[in-house]
Amino acid sequence: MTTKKAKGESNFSRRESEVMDVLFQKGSATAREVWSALGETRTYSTVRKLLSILEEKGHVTHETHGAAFLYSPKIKREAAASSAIGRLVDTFFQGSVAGAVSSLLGEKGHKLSPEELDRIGKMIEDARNK
Amino acid sequence: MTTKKAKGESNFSRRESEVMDVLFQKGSATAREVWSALGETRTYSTVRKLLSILEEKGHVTHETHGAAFLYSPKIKREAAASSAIGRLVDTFFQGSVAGAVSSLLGEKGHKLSPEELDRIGKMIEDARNK
DNA sequence: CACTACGTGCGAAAAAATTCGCACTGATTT
DNA sequence: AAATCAGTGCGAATTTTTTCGCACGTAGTG
Repeated sequence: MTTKKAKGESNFSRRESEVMDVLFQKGSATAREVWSALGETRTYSTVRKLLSILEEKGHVTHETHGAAFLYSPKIKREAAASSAIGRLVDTFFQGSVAGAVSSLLGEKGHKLSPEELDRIGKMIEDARNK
Repeated sequence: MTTKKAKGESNFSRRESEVMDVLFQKGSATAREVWSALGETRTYSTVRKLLSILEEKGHVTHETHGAAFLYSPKIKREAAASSAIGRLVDTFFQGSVAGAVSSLLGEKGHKLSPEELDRIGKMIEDARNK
């Protein structure tokens, strides 16, 4: 089983994912914050529109925080993450987790602190004795 | 440094990445094969158009194979993969490879064969003594 | 109060991405 | 040769995305 699109896949358009990224990273943010985070390369108005569309589509919620709206992603970061990473592993590594890890280590390997390596090593251990 | 879009990022549109996925998985394929792989949910004509657009944009090449065109991705699978995985790690795990690996193990952990775990473990070792 | 600074909503223009149909070509089959 | 099948190229209609501008509302300040 290597390919499956079925599920309730998110499926964001270009700009949409840009703002979702910001939201995932910040946890939540006002329209203006998202706008800045995006490099103010578009209009503030544009960003607001995106946000409201995203909300309309059910990917985001807002709550009034003071005067402005504070937006936050509706799906949990983890859900989105594992869904995304799973899909990626499928399409690029034929479902092989090892392959993905290998690429991960190769890419940023030199940046990995010993601590991180330890943590990962421990995770492997845990997975093994289960 | 957690966010960076700069580079020569691929940036595919929805349908475009669908056909790229097929190409990455199969290595190369004719228009008709891509069409089937896509579930024939659109018209064969549509798929061909996508392919030619992709080629025009430089993401794909074709060589005449018998009567039909045999398309294949121009960027190496690895390049595309590590770029994609890197971006994913940045946006969902704040650049933490360990976090990504954790998610990976959690997701498909139960499916991992001891062999795969060993392979991964070995990779960690190698990365450590470097 | 008048003015300024920020926020939201909404409609719609502009640009991109998607989807097809139609014309033509080269084999193959009858 | 005529009919048929499988491919390609290309123009263009449709849909979606993206981007803004304009109208309006609220709070703070001189």
